Order: sequence, then C-alpha cells, then structure tokens
Amino acid sequence: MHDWREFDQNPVSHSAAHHLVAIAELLDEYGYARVSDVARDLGITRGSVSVTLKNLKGRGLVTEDERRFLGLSEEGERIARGVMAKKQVLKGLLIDLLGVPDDQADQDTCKIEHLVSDETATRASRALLFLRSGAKEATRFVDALREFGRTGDVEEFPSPEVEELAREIARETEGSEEER
Amino acid sequence: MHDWREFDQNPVSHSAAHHLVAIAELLDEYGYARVSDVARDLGITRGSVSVTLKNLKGRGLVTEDERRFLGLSEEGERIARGVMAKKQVLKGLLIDLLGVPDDQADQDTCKIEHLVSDETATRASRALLFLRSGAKEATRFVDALREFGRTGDVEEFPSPEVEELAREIARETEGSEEER
DNA sequence: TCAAGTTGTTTGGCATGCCAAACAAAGAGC
DNA sequence: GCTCTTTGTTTGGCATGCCAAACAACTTGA
Repeated sequence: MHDWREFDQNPVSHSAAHHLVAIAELLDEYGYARVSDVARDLGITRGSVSVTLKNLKGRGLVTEDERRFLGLSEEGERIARGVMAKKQVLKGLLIDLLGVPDDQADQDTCKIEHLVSDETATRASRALLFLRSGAKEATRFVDALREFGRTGDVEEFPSPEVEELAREIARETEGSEEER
Repeated sequence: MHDWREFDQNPVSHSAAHHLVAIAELLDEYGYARVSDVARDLGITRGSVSVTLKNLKGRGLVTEDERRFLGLSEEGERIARGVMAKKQVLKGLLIDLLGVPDDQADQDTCKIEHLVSDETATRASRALLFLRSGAKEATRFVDALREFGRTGDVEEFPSPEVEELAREIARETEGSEEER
C-alpha cells in the first residue's frame, strides 16, 4: 500500500490555495479584491470563483465586507503567505542551486508550491539563505556543481545513468519499506 | 493571469502515473500484475482500477494478454520509469542535501513526483550525483549547511525570516512578470 | 433618467476519479 | 459435480472544479 492519495489530503486544495494567494496578492497590489478581480487573476469565470469562495467563506478563510470586498481571515492569510513563501523559496533554490531556467522553475514550483511540507520548506529556505549568505562553501559548491553538470548535457529523461541512480537509491531505501 | 492550471496539464494525471508505476513495480517484484494486484497496491477498488486501465489501454500505455495479465507499452514503461526516477532523485536530494527526515521526504516526493519537469529532474539528478561523488566541495557544503541550519530551529512556517526571504525573491523577480 | 456595462449568483453540464453493489466467469476445495 | 472464492466489469452515486448562460442588482455615462 502506497498511501499515495495523501496527494489531495492537504489542508487546502490546489484550487483553494490559488484563490487565497490571488486575494492576498490583489490586496497587496491594489488594496482590494473582489470576485471579478480574483476571476481575472486566475483566468476562470466569476461563477466558478463565486462558488469556490462561498466554500472558503464557510470555512472561515475568506471574509467579505458590506461592499463585497474580499479579505482573508488570520488563518486564510497564514495559508496564503505560506504557499507564496514556499513557491518563492523553492523557485529560488531551483534557480540558484540547480541552475534551472527561470521560467521552467516558475512552472515547476507553481505546480508543487502547495504540496510541499512545512518541514521541507523550512529546510529549503535555510539552504537558500545559506547559498545567498556568500559563504565560501556555498559558492564553491555551486561553481563545482556547474562544472560537474557540464559533462553530460542535454539528455533525455530518464537517461540510463539517472535510472541507475534511481535504482541505487531504491535499493538503499529497501527494507525500511513495506510489502504487500 | 497566472497560467496556474498547467497543474493538471501533464501528459499523465497523478492517478494515471500511479497506476503505471504500480504495474511497473509489480512486474519488477512479482513478475506479473493483474487488476486486483494494482488495486491492492494502490488501496482502491478493483472497479476503479478497471475503469482507469480501460482508459490507459485505450491510450496505448497499458497492455493485457489473453490471461488478463497486465503489461506496459514502451511509452507506458518510459513514463513509469520516469516518474519512479523523479521520485527517487528528488527524495535523495531532500534527504542528502536538505536533511529532510526519510518519511517526510517520501511523503513530499510522492506528491510531486509526476509534476516536476524533466529539465529540473535532470538537474536534480546531476546535483545528487555530485553530492554522492564525494567531491570535497560537496561534503564541505553539506557540513556547512548543517551547521548553518542549527542556528534557528523548530520554527513555524512561514517564519518571519522566511517570509522576508520570500518577499526579497519576489522583488527580484518583479519586472519579468506580467500584470493585469 | 435611462440604456449600457459591470458585478455577483445560480443553474445545468461536463470531466475526473473515487466508492459500493451487483454481476458473470473462472479457479479451488471437498 | 457442486459449492465457495477470486477476479474483472458495469452501473449509479458522490465530490471537486471547471464552463456557459441566464439573472438580478448595482454603477455609469450621455
């Protein structure tokens, strides 16, 4: 058994996360957020946003004042900030550490931002802070990694060597795993 | 506009990816895979697997012989191997580089394995290979990072400093972004 | 003031992906 | 041979989450 369906057992769904983030960003940037603004930002219809936000209001994550301006509860704010921070941290790490092109890093992190645990995100942010601290171990590592990466370029995925690496890791992990 | 719905614009869905991986793993481990085996492995009903596999057979990713034993087409095999390799590589990186506990790394990578681009996965595998090469830049970096991480421990997410870091990155990226 | 646009909601539809239940067909035990 | 279990399929239901279309309730502009 793989417990693989933890996938959608997150505090908020991918959709909900993006609604919250959209509201937070709109508030940051324009000072207000209405259903239409969120819909425009997310590229979906007002109707869809209306329905989703009804749910999020019911769960106490989104507020609405008498003029129909949207806001975030403390919890909603926390979730939105968390997702945004995760995205930025992961993106930064992909770019600064792995050298992933900016737009690819953006696309990748957009998909996984809300799925990564706080634990991992916290550790990722530490690593990114260290990378950016200018410590000599950090800069030397990045330089050496770039040089190392230059050897085998532009390969298919998964390349034979990557598959071999994956199998190796799988073998190591074996034993601490369950069987049917 | 965020183009955030690329989320589910992947060659295979999360569900499909897990079905393919399950078949590949069952074939590796037991030499055969039937609908029931896949269902047991994934922890869902035979009915659900039956329906999903009907689709995957139609798309030419899964095969079935006269005795109802399942197999993978070349393409299905490639996808399954790719997803498995991504999971192992990412998990290895989380553990070896960031020091994420094994079970947490497993849970995180299980959620994101099929969402990460080949580009990022390839670069991640290079980084992991370098880390494991025993190069002095690698070991020194990891040691220094562990030391660095020891400073601020067991914090909430997002901690104020992580939020500040995230804002900083967001500011840097600004300008190469679009507005409404 | 009054037509025209904007806004938010509701509704029915569709797609995905799960379940439970009912079923037929094949295998195993006695 | 005749049960009993295992196996695979089909069906109706449910939940999420999107759309389009129709609607009412506003602003707004001439």
